[in-house]
Order: sequence, then C-alpha cells, then structure tokens
Amino acid sequence: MTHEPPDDEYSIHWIRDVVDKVAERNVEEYRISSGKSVSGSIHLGFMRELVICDVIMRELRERGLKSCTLFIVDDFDPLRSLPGSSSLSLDEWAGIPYSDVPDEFGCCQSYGEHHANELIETFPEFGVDPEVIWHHKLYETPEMKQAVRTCLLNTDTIREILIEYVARDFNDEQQKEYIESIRSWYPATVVCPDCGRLQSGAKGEIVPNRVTNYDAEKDMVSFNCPACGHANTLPLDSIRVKLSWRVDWPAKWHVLDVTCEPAGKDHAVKGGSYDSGLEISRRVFGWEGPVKVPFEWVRIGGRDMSSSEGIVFIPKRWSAIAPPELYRFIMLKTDLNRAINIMPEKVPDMTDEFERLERTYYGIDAESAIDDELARLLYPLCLSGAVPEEFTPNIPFKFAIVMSQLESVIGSDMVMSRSEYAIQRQYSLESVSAESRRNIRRRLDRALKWVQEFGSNRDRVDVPDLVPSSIIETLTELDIRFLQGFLEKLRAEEMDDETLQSAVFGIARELGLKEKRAFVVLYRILISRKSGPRLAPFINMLGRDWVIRRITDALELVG
RNA sequence: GGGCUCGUGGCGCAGACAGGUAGCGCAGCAGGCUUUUAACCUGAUGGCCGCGGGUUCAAAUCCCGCCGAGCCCGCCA
Repeated sequence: MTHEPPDDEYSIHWIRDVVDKVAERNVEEYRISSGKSVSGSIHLGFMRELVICDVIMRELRERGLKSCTLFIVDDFDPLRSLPGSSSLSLDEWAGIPYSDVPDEFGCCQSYGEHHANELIETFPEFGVDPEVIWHHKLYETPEMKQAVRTCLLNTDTIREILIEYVARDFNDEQQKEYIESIRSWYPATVVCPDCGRLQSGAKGEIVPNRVTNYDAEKDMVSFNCPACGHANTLPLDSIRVKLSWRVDWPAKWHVLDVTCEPAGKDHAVKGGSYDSGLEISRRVFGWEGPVKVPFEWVRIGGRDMSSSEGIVFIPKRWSAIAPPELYRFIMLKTDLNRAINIMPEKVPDMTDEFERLERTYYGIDAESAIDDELARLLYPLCLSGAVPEEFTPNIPFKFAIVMSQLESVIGSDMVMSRSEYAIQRQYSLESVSAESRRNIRRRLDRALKWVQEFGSNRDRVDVPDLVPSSIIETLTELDIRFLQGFLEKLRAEEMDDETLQSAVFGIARELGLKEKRAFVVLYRILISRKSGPRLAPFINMLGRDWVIRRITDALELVG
C-alpha cells in the first residue's frame, strides 16, 4: 500500500512546530525570553538560545503577530568562582552579586556588565536584537518586589512543590532528610547590608544568607548573615532580596509576562528547574507559564564549552573566522534535541554548504540537493538583516584562503582586484557591486584569520621574499631551461587558468622534463615547497608580472 | 539508584513520529580532449543502520531487554 504524504500533518522544520505551539497562546504580544548567568565570558553555545528566540520571533511576525525577544542578564547571582585568568581575589568577592563586583578591565560598571557587554556587542552581527534586562535592576522594580512578596507569602506552597519535584526520585532516607531541611526554609536570600554578600563560601561549601523569617503583617524580613555574622530584621522594601534558584525563574516569567523561553537540557529535564518553575507559575502566580522549548548543547571540537572549565570560544571569535550567518544556519538546520558539535576546521566546507543553500534560494543552481521549500524557509532566517533582492556573489571560502595569504606579497589592492575579477568570470558580470566588494573584503579577512588559527599545513601558503639559495642550488640544467621556456611563455601572453596549466605540461614535455618535476620546480621557486595550491590559479592570483619577476630573479641567481 | 537524549560507510549527519529496494556532505579512489597536484566539474567504491529478542508478508523505522556515549537528579546557580 502506498501513502500519500499528508501535507500539513508533519512540518518541514522544527521552527514551524515550535511557532505553532507558541501561537496557540493567543496573546496580544508574544514575549520570547532567554537568560544567562554572567559567571565569566559567555561562550558561543549560548548564542544557540538567542538564535532560537530570534527565529521564533521572526516567524511569529511573519504570521502577523506582535512579538519581541528579551535577554535577561543574570547579574544579581552571587559570584561562586572565578576563571583562572582573573586577577580578582575569590576570597574577597565570593558571595557578592556580579553586579557589585568590579570590572577588572576597568571598562564597564561591573564584572557582570563586562561579560554581558562582550556578548551584546556581537548581537548585530549575529542578527539578534533582544531587549536587554539587567537582573539586579529588575529586582529594584515594584513589580519584582511584589513578586518576592508573593513568594514569601506562599512559602508553604513552594515547599510542597519542591518536595514534589526535587525529592520524588530520592529514597526514603534522602526524602526524609530533604523534607526536614526545607521545613524552616524560605525561598529567598538577602544581600547583607554590612558585608554585601548573598552567601558565604565558594563553590562546594556555600551557605546562603537565607531569609529566616518573614512577618507578613509588618512586611519584615529576618536574616543572619553566615559571612559576617550580621543578624537583623528589616522592612522588605529597605533591603535587597533575591529569590532562590527554581523560584527566581517563575517570578521573572510572571513579571516580564514571558510567553516562551527555550532551555538547555540541564534545565529542561523532566522534573528539573523548568518544570518546577511551571508548577510555581500555576500554583503561586496563577497562570500557565511560558512554552518550554528544550534544546541540546553546543560543543566545540568535541569538547564542552563552559565558562568555568573547558575551552572558551566566544561569539566574537567565531565572527572573526566565519560568517555569523553560517552559525545561524548550523543552529537552524539541526534538530533541537541534537547536540551540535562545531568543528572550526570545517568552516570552509560548511561555508560551501551554506552557499549552496543560498544559491538554491535564489534559484541559481539548476539542480540542488537542498529542498526548495526548506531553502525558502531557512535562508532568510539565517541572515542577520533583510534578504537582498538579488544574489550577492562572493568568492568561495577556499579561494579566499589562498588569496588572503598573498596580501603581504602583492598588496591588498591587488588581492581585491583579482578577487573581483574571479567573481566577474565566475558569474559573467560586467562589474562588481559595492555590496559584493564588502563581502569579499570580509571573507578575505575571515579566511586569513581562519587559516592562521585552524588551517592545516596544507592550507598555509607562505611566499618567502626571496628564493633561498638552497633551492637555487638544486636546479638542474634542464630545470633552468624549463624555467626559461616558461618565462618566455608568460611574457608572451596573458593566460587563463586552463591555458596556463596546459602550458606547464606542454613546455615540460617539449624539453623532455618530467611533468611532475616541472611542478616541483615551480612550487619551489614560488613557495619553497614541492607542492601547493593548484598551480595555474595560484600563479594567476600572484599575477603575471610578479611571477615573471620572481622567475627572472631566480634565474639571475643561478648566474 | 532514578530519568532524558544519542548510537546509520573513515569523519560529520539525514532518513525513524506516517514500516516497504539505505541517502547527503567531507575525506579517500578514478577520470576531466596524448595535460596527477590542494578554487572547479564528473564517476565509481565504500554501510551485519550498537547488540539480542519480539510484532509483521515486510523493521534502520514499532515493542521488550542489553551494551556504549553524553547529560540531569542535595545546597548553590
């Protein structure tokens, strides 16, 4: 039996499914949120969450719905550890909110702001534009104060929920212990007015400065700071209070009226903080809470990215070596529950793949392995800005790898004009647009950085100023005659890649020189190696005049 | 101990929710008008679909068990 594939039962892409679900909320404005603790540099993986938020927003707008994105900088969290590179003292700053810790680099208001800004600066390139909300400032608003009050008033309910969600997989003894430990627990901590700490101790031995009592009638909060010993009972309005983990999140959802928030797998697991947060939304704040969109993590080169341990690979570093649109493409094409392992050394190949999508979108490739409808959906979502009316050609990344390394040899003007010429030939263009020229420039810059950081030895091209005498000495009588013949040919006429490649073979054969040897000789003269980039295009990149001079110089050295 | 996700040619992945001859990219291999070189084009090769069992005329796909990898599950975030 055969199946007619039902058209609308299963969607072509996860974005459609997610947006369908979000749109069901039927609200006036769809608010898509994300948040990040600023314990250090925010790595490239977090950008996945921002991109997910962004495409949900874009698709909602596409459907004529009002939508925005939010990015909450969790800078009111207490500092627990410092990266090894930091000059700050952990003893001095542990337990203090990131917004109160100074910026050791001196350029921002605080430790938290510094790391947040490092990320925020890359937003335009990556095509995201969320409203930035500073957690510590949010806590100063009357709405958030009221939410804190609501949580304190509903402490019993919150305790019940936590026992239900956190302790459900415990054995009897663990359960008893947990219930006991939470008996006099309040869902909030206090910034000590004396020492400025939310908690004492660093990672592993933390004791929070927890609210020890809340007098609802007088709206008074008691605490007993474990860091400095200061104990007091003060009006809620007069002190800085922060809600606990698992409670803070639903309070923010409520105050900011969040419709949807994606969550990494650590938070999104069944019974995890997201689920308990939804339960708190229902039973404490009286609404259903946001639409949960779980997603897997991003790894780089097979290793986890983590601010505290592992490798630091920040978005800025990505945009220095690869197009941000490519990052968005990788995020969008991969299913949400798949971990993404980014391999920087594959950037050239991945860029090619992305450009296949681009050409499919513009209908330039006659046949394409990429589905038309998928290209129509995905390509615009990959771009950081509006989709240009017409295809804007660029040089292939792999061409740029070689070309960009020649700047120091032939100068950047030559590199640009030869790159433009390559595009003109490839797409049969009369002229190259200003936009294309900007693209070329960007690509050359990225290709050069890429090859320096991630290129293999084969990718690296190093043209020495002079041909070393050690190489001159290896030239035989026949080699020299070949070089003379090739020089003549070069002087005689401008040749395209194919003609030039043939000329090498032709001249070598005429003289009875082994073809392979001819190539070795030329590569040695040019780059002191016995092989290199495909020869004729490489010579044309360097330019006829330059190569003529090079060979002439070499022949002079022979004497 | 409990839970979630993943396991498909050398590498990275699609196909699994609707069971019916196993696809793509990269690498490798062979070719591109008597011209091997690493922008480009063409072609062929390469897979007990983690293992075992079950359902079915038919299983990569559905069900059960096992193995392996990753992650989450006290406080704190």
